[in-house]
Parts: sequence; C-alpha cells; structure tokens
Amino acid sequence: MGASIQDVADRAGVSIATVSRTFTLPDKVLPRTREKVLKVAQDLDYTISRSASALKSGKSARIAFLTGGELDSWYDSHVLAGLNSVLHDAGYDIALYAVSDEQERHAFFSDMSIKRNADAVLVVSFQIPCTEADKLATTGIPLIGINTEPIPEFSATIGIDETSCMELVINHMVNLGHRKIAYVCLDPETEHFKWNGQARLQAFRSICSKLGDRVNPTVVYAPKDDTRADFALSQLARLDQHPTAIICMNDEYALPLLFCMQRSGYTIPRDVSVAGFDDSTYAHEIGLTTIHQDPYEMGKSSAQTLLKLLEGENPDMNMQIQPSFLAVRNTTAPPEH
Amino acid sequence: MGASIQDVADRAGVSIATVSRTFTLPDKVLPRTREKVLKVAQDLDYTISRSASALKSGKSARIAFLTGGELDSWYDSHVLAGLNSVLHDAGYDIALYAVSDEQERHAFFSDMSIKRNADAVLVVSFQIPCTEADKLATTGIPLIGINTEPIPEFSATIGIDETSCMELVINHMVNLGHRKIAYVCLDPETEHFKWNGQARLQAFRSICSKLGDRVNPTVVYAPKDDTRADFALSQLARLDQHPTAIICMNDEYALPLLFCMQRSGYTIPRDVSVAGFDDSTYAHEIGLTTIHQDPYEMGKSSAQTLLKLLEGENPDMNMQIQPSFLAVRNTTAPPEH
DNA sequence: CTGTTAGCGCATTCAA
DNA sequence: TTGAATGCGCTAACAG
Repeated sequence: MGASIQDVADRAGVSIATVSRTFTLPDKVLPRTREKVLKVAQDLDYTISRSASALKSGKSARIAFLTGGELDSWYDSHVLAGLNSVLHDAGYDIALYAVSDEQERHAFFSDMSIKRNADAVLVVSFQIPCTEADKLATTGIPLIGINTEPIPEFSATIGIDETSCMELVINHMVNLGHRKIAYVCLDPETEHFKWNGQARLQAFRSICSKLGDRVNPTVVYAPKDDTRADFALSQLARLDQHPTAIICMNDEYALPLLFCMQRSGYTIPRDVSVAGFDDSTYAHEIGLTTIHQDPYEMGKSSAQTLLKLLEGENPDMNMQIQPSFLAVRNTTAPPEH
Repeated sequence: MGASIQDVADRAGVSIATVSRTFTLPDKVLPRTREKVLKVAQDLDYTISRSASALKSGKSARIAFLTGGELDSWYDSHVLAGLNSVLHDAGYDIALYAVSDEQERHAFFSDMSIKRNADAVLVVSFQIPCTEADKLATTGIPLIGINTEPIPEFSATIGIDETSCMELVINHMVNLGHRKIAYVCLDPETEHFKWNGQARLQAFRSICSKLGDRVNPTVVYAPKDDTRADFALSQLARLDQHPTAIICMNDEYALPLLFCMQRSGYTIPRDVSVAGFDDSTYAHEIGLTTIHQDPYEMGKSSAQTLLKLLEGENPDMNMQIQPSFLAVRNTTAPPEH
C-alpha cells in the first residue's frame, strides 16, 4: 500500500535516482529502463509522493486562488473550472482562499508565508492594494490577476475591457433612442473589493458624461440579497423621470429585475429596455441583452500563461484582454413615445 | 522571504524543536516561550512549510474531490464552497478531480497512489463501482460520498433522500388532480456516472408504478446541451396524450423548458404544471415549484464529518440525510378540464 | 545513461 | 519544558 521509491528501485533493479528520473525527466532514462521501472511502479501502485518532491524541489505544486467573491458564484466557479482543467493536468493543486473582508485579506498576506507554500498567486475579482501587491511581487513568485485592475505589480492580467463593454451597452441604448438611462448596481461602498463593480460604475459615469446632453443618466443602488429586484424596482419607480433603459451591473441583477418587472405588469422591452453584463446562467434562454464573456476560457488562458511564467518564459501577453461582445437579444428596443 | 525554522529558532534563542512545537503542539510549550517564538515568526514572516510538515508527518493535508459532474455546475460549485469554508480553515487543501468518462475514472484510481497523496477522498455526484470503492476502502483513508449511492464502502455519505423527494413531487401533482405526468431527464445511458440522475429516474418509475391507475406516466429524454428545452418540448408535443404535469430532473431542465413553453404560447401553470429539482439559480425568483436542497450546507456538513473521521473519531452519523422539501410556488396548479 | 551522495524543513523520539 | 539527533521520500549535483 505505501510502496516507496526504494521498493520500486529494488524490484526494478535500478537505483532510486533512476526511478525518480523516469518520472520527472523521462528523456534522461533509457527507454528500456524506463519501461521496466514504469511497469514495476504500476504493479506496486506507486507514484511520486508530492510532499517529498515538493520539499526537495522547493516547489510546492500549489497555486493560491485568492478571490474577493464567492467560490460558488457564476464567475468564480467558471474561472476555477477553467484553471483546474489545465493546472490539474500540469500537476498543480489549487488552494482556495475566499476572502470577504479587509481583515481576511490582511490575514492572507501576513499569515501565509506565501512564497514557501504556493508557486504562484491568482487574484480573482479583487482590488488588491499596491502595498500588498508589492509584497507579493517582491517574493518573486508570479502574480496573476483575473478580472482585476491591471496594475504593474502583476506578472500578467486577464479580463475583459470593462470600459469598452459599458460603452457598447450605452451606445446600443442611445442608438435605439434612449436618453433616460439608469444603472443598477451594488453600492460600491459595500463591495470595494470587487474590481468589476468599481470599474463598471466608473465606466458608466464617465461614458455618460462624455455623451453630455445625449443622455440623462441615473445610478440606483440595490443590495446583494434576495430583495435586490424589489428594492431596485421601488427605487426606480421613485425617480422623478422614469428611465426608459436600465443597465444592470450583471445578469444576477438584470434577470431578477426582469422577472420582478414582468410580475408587476411591465412588458419588456415595450415599456422599458433592460440589459445586463456577463451572459451568465439562463441569460441566453431568457433572451436577455447582455455583454457576453467566458470566464471558463479566461481561467484556461490564465493557467496557460501561468505555466509559461512558471517555466521561466516571459510571455509578452502580460495584459490579455479577453474577447467579449454585446449579445443583443429581446430585452432591448426603441423606447415608446 | 524564505525564513526557515532555523532562522526563527536562532532569533528566538530556542531550538527548532521548540519552534515546531509552538505551531503544532502549542500546549507543550511555556506560554512565555511560545509568545516569543510567535513574535519572531511574525517578524520574519515565517510559517510552517506545508511540504516539509506533510513529508515528516505522513499526512498530505490534501483532500481529493472527485466529481463526475462539472466543477462549474450549480451543485458542485456550492458543495465545493461549503467544503472549502471548513476544510481551508482546518489546514486542508482540496485537490480537484473532474472525471468525465470511465477512462478518466480508471486513471484516478490507478494513477494516483491516493493513499500517499491525499488524506481522504470525497466522491461527489458519482456512481463509483464497488471494486474501486473497495480499493479505496482498503487503503484505510476516509472515503466520503456526497450525493452518491450509499454503499457500505463509504466511511460516510451525505445527500438528500431522492426517492422521498420524488414522491413529494409526484404526490403534489397527483393531489392537484394530475394523472398524465411526464418526467423529463437526460438519457441515463449518457450519464451513467451521475447518481442522482439514476436515482431520480428510478424513483419516478417505481413511485408511479406503485400508484398504479392513478397516474399515467411517461419519460422523455432530452440532451444536456442548449437545445434541451426545444427538444423536450417537441418530444412532449409528439406524445399521444399530452401530459398535464411535467417533472424535470433538475431546475436546469425545468427553467429553460418553462421559458421555451411560455415563448411558444403556453401559460404556466394554466396549461401545464412544471416542477423541478434543486431550487437552484433563479428558481425562487421565477417562482418555480421545486425540491429545495442546500449543497453548500452539505459541503460544510461533510467537511465536519470528515474532520472527525480524520481525528480518529468514528461518527455514528454514517449516512446523513440532508433536509430537503418541496417548495410549492407558481408553476403548479390543478389541471384545466 | 545510471548510481552515489547529500540534504530539503520539519516532527518526534529520547535525554536532560 | 526544552534541546539534540534522526529520518520522512525524494531531487539534483556529481562522478562514473
């Protein structure tokens, strides 16, 4: 049951070094020898002990996944699945760190002597302060940002271009003839960790202000819990001028709002246009106009970049902008007059 | 940067043994000494090296998470988040194994000399053959099943009672006055890995047959891809007698079908009743009648059981049935006559 | 191409 | 309560 490298070496009539090599540097071993070793290993149900090889080689074979969101969110879970699909086969484990407040974030950076216990850090959906980014950067281990502000401390970042996505949505609304546009989002104060939350709101504001008189924007905050749709709707109803177009920070805001409005008697898009961000669960089936992005692919892609970094290559794709587009579907139309 | 146990020992004026003890057996160290060591460790940004302590102690501090589904599915991602919320704090990593065919499953059991590289195995949504379960069981490491057939090889299993859940749904329909009931699911041939798929279909059949003349059941298969709703609807339309009630294997079948039917002009529940399983994303907001279950809690709960097992306790809760109930909402009603 | 050797950093006996 | 000493199982020089 616990066959060691020694057992395999003995049985195969070679030294433990050769056994080790057949697994880590197979080319440096005569094919015949290699096969013999492999066969014995299989018979004995032997594989390298990760702990031992990690200790000796100084690489932990672990990647830290640091998220400011929830692991079971649409975004994070898809990124994770994408990451794992390549990192697992490359022999890496992913250590999950879900950090929900400053204290926990601080704990991550101070408690964990990262350098010794992870070969790289992936920062997901997270505003990471420069001081802490710096601290990581100086350890010399790769730091990859997924859906984060592209600060120079990162060895690489990947994400969509939030600003141009927002521009796509706003332009779509404006081109349809909308002027009174509301943006529904979580209060940025309550989610100062999440990068896309910040970025989208800021983009909304700056694009609208560039558009000047052509738009009449409002921002409505809604909490993250189950009541968000009701809350948002009542806020919207309370506005002096009712918006004819509503853009939501993500589909998890847009869809419940859509359901809620339909239940309240609105017909979408006749009475009001609604758009979301992400193209997440059921957006397609429901026909929601939204920004499409693919976090699974982003996970895969960043894993590949990471592997290169780990092999010492210096991929020049340090700031990858992942493809995204506006999927125009059935919840947006010209305003009624 | 890379402070070792030696550095800490030197600076604190103690031996490395004492440093080691302050972290692993803090009680066996004089409070004063402990604090001194802790302080130095903090200054030096030192923590135990996982690889080294794993090697020495013979425990890898890794838990294998073996799933037959997708990591980014509603179910798996919630289980994983729940697991991580307790295992992470207990010092364990979760190694993710997403296995999609027999070959990969076989690879898991043969390639991975599990015993040396994981302290326990969690099997999620997975039909695991007895021979392989046995192989795991004989290694002596805990084997926990989540949403799996409760076979004796498992040290513990956790899940909902699929049969009684199905009974709840069918009875609900029957009590409303439905007789012609269709069950929409993935063809079991294509998902012979997934336990709940099998269990639910079997439960549907056996409960209906127990009900005899009171019901007139049909089973309709639909693929897993984007076309499932259209496909299911066309299959249903083709039936000799149109069902007045449709039960779907899970919400991911029920909701798209619901949308699709509404688009096709059906009014739910006036024209037909629809129920799902899981109470997953948006089921609540949409008002879908469905079986509620909480995979996050199941993850937490199994992690706690696992920790006990790992500490040598033998929790007698070896077969935990997690609470679940039928959430009756707005997609089921008596049939029109 | 293969074997010998010397640790990697820590946990744990055994003495003190 | 603490320290000295001994490997855990493997990898990476190095020598052959």
